[in-house]
Parts: sequence; C-alpha cells; structure tokens
Amino acid sequence: MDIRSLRYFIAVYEERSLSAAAKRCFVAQPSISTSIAQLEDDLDAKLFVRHSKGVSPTDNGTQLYPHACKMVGDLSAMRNLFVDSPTPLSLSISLTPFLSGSLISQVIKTMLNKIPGLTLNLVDESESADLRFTCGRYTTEEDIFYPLWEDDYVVAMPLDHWLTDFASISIKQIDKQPFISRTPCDILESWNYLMQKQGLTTDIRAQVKTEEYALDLVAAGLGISLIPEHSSRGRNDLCLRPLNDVKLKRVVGLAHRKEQSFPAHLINTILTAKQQLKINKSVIEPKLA
Amino acid sequence: MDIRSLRYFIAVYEERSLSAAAKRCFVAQPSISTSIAQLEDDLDAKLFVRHSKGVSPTDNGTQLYPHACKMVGDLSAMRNLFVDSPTPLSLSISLTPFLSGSLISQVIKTMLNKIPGLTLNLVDESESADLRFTCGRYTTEEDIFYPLWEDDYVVAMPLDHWLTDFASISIKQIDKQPFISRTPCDILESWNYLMQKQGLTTDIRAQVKTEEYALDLVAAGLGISLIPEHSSRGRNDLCLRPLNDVKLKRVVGLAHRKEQSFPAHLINTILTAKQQLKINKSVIEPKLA
DNA sequence: CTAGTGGTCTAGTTTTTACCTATAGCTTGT
DNA sequence: ACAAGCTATAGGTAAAAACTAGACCACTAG
Repeated sequence: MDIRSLRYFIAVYEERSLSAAAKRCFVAQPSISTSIAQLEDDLDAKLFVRHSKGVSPTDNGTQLYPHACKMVGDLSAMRNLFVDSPTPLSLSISLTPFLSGSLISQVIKTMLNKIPGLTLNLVDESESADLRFTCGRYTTEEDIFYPLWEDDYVVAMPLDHWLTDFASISIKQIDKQPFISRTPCDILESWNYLMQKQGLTTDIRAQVKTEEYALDLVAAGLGISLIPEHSSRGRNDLCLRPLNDVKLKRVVGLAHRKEQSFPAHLINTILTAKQQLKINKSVIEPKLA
Repeated sequence: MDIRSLRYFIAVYEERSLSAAAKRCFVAQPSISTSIAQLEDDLDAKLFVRHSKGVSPTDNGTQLYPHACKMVGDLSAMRNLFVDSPTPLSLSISLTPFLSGSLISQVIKTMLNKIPGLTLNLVDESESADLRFTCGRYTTEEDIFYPLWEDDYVVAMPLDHWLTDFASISIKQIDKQPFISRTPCDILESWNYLMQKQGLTTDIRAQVKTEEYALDLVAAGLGISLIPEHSSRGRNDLCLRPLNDVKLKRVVGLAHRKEQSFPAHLINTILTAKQQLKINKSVIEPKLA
C-alpha cells in the first residue's frame, strides 16, 4: 500500500485499461497488473472487473478513486511546502512516431522524476511545442539541440534472405538488390552518393513514406531496406544486419528555439537523462576497417 | 518521497533520535539515517539538526510534522475503507530482556506488516499482557504456546581461552574448569544431573542472576559459562563453542492463557512468522555422535 | 588527559522489490 | 477459424532498501 500503487490506480481508473495506464505511466503493462492486484489484496476488495476490452471499476474502485486522488494530491503538495516559488513548470514536447519509444520513455521518465511538479504535454510533431524530439539534421541555426543518442542505419531484410548469413554487410553486396526506398529520409542523399561513387545500383521495388510501412514490405519479402536501428526494435518478423564499410547514422535529441529559455535544472536533467540512458543494441556492431 | 520515509520521519520527530526511531520501527539505524537524508533532499530542506545526543527538528521539520501525520493517518484510514468491522486490534506483548532482540523484532515486524491496523504495546515481563514471549519450559497447562525458534546452549569463554582451539567441546573438557553459574536457569537441573552422572565437577567462581552479567564475567576472564546462543549475539569480546556430546536447548515462542481467544489470522500470522524467521547461527553445530 | 559511551554517518554486501521481456489464455470482431 | 487486443503469469535482471561493520565526533567520568 504505497503511493506508487495509488498513482497507478488513478491512471487505470481514468483510462479504463491497464495497458493504457501503463503507457501513461511509462511502465510496462505487467507492472500495472501486479501493482493493482497487490492493492486489491491489501484493501481486501476487488477494484476493477477485467474484460476483453479493458477494465471497469467496481463500486469499491469508484469509491476509492477520490480518496486516491486526494492522497496523491496532498503528497505532491507536500513537495512544495518549502519551495518559495511554486513554479508549476509545464512543458509541451512534440514527438515523431518513428523515433524509438523505449528510449523516449526513459528520457521522459527521468525528467518527471527529477523535476518535481513538472507536467508534460506530449503532442504530435505537427503541433508546435516548447521542446521537440528530433534528429540533429532537422535542426537549424535557430535551434538549440541537445543530442541524446545515436541511431545507426542498418540493413533490414526478410528472415529467409540469403544476406542473413553474413554478420555484417558490405555496401557492395547490396548492388542490384530489390530495395524499398523511403522518402523523406535524412540520409538519402549520402546513400545515393555512396552508391554512385562505387558504381552500384539498387532495384527499387517500392517507394514508401514511413518506416513502419517500409518494414512491413521488407517482412513481406519485397526487398531489403535501410532503417535506423531503434525504429525496428520489437519486430521479430525481419532481420537486421549492420553495414561494415560505411557508417550511416542519425543523432536524436531534444531541440528548442534559441529564443526560448528554460530553468537550468531542466537542462541539467536532460543531460543526466542522456547519461542514464540504457541503449540495448539489437545488432552487434562490426569494427570498421 | 514515499510513505515509508514519512513514517520514519514521524518516529524520528517524536523520539528526537534516529537510533530510538530505528528501534521503534524495528529497522537498523542506518536505514533511518539514509531515509531521512533522502527526504531532506526531496524536499530540499533540512528537517533536523544532528547533535551528540540525538537530533532536534528544525522549523521546517516542525512544520512538516502535522502534514506527515495526516498523510500517514489518511493512508491507514484508506486501508479500512472496505472492511466492515474496523476492529482496531490492539495487543500487549510482554518481553523478557534476555531473549534474542533480533528474532523478536522479526516476529513483531511480520505481525505488524500482515495485520493491518494492529497496534502493539510492548511491555516488560513483570506486567501482564495478552501475549508473552517466553520459553516453553515456563508455560503451564493453563497456557497455549506457539514455539518460534530453538535456542541452543553453548559454552561461552574468553577469547584467549585454551578451549577455543576446539571447534566443539565435550562435557568432559569442562571438568574442574572455573565456571560462572547463573540462577535462575531453565536447564540448571539437567546440567547438574549430566555432570554428576559423569562424575564431573565445576569450580564455581561466581553466581549471577542475569545472562548479561554472566557474559561480562566470562569476557573478563573469570571463567566459562553456559549460555543460550541467541543471548550472546553481537558480542565480539568472547567466544562461543557448541557442545558435541550433549544438546541442551530451550524453545522460545509466544504464549497466552487458554481462556483468551484471538482472531484466526493472528494465529496464522504467528505461524507464518515462524516460517519466515531467518536464524543466523553464530556457531557451527557439530553432528551429534 | 584519556578512555569509554552514545549517537550519527559511510562503505560494502545481501536481500527484497520492482521492472522488463516473453508468452499464455481469453474474448471479440472479421 | 483467425487475427487482434487485453490481462495474467513466469523467469530473469536491475534498482532500492535493508543489514553489518567500522569511522568519526562530542560529551562524560575517572
């Protein structure tokens, strides 16, 4: 019976779903599941009935909800007992769907942990926001950019492709291969230049707009493609291999306009979040010759 | 900033001492120390000033105290939201000072954890109480006794004693040794009988009333003595050795009068507490021949 | 002045808890 | 029947909290 359980409870109650609550709390779904089960055990009362499309609160759950809200509210009020200016810092951050959700979660989680009273509003990249997750290449002189991690471009191919026999792949092996091209792509020009320089060509079978669609086509066997590594996580229907003679990458981070200023501890938090990031590489990098 | 920290804070505030709070919360003192430090860090405010005879609350600490109490109170109120009969179970338990504090702590801790809303009143053995920690030998037909652990009698001797060379000791080696006798002692008769049977004697140098005093005399080099193992924990100024040809022990547990009845889950909790006990033997038991 | 005592803090280790991934089982909609 | 979406469980890993041992300080008594 701790505060964390109550926070999760509130999220579940409001979302009417464990999975949605998990997303909102930036944790995995089983954490919510066990935490709610434990709370039900402590209180000796079922709080939700589970069904196929989520959960609905029982009478007990409905009764508990306002108490839980008050509790959590009181606790965060206590935080601010000794701060002179309450400064209820509120930020909007825009996300692009093709960036690694796992890494972005980690960053947002440390921000929420380290900055008491921070409320975040996550919006789509189309909307304007105080901060945005983006690639270094998409920032201008008007921006300040805090790099967070690097995303290597790797070759994505169907599971049964003959190139899977190689632990890493040379750009020459891609010559004349069926290829899924993707625009916009921030390394398209570099890629084309590299191919031309070596007199190589690809057999472009499809031209798509999003990484996810490109991955679907690769999995379907239409060809191979070049995709940032972290975008293709969690798919076991295709195979990734690093390039061994060229290294293409993008730098992902947080950017904001130069004019905009933020409290120093926010910036510090971004930097420490970078330190603490746990990056699970799914492919083993070859040593560049 | 969780509830546990606030509980510790309340204990420290009321006791004006970290060590006293630790005793009250049944944890070791460094746990309180780090927890308070962490709370001060979270709130960004010193809560206590430390000095040589404990701590005193700062203005911030005094200000926080009522909030903390309310918080903890509200939370335990929430526990009882869905229980029909509030049953604020309140028990008194009497302790005898010579039983192992560490093991008793463990039992009490699991009782407080498993039985929500339980309040315990620990009193001295001279006072009457609902339950008492005692040895099986001291219970009568009028009692119900729940055994919790066994306490082996071991030989206590000064660190430089020649018997320390033996990993375990035979009763015959004790013949004619300087000995500290202790009364009352629940195995005194068995001991005397065993010695007589083998025609052995001891050279009784002192006759004392408490185990602690006996241990002090042993440490001072006046002689050796026979002491329940768990009573001599945490003393590094003497040396313990098990007996290898006779096994003397006492059974420690909780007793209450037959007339008195308790809710079933209390009894269950006592039994699970017994299961979960972690008994660190300080001497290695020999296999009895 | 020195040794002993009582109290807090630090370091290193172990235990416990929380979390994640993977996967199973269930229900619903196609 | 199958795929999709949701929750529950199992097993392993990482973080948090606990304990032990010992350092350090201030006070007290001899």
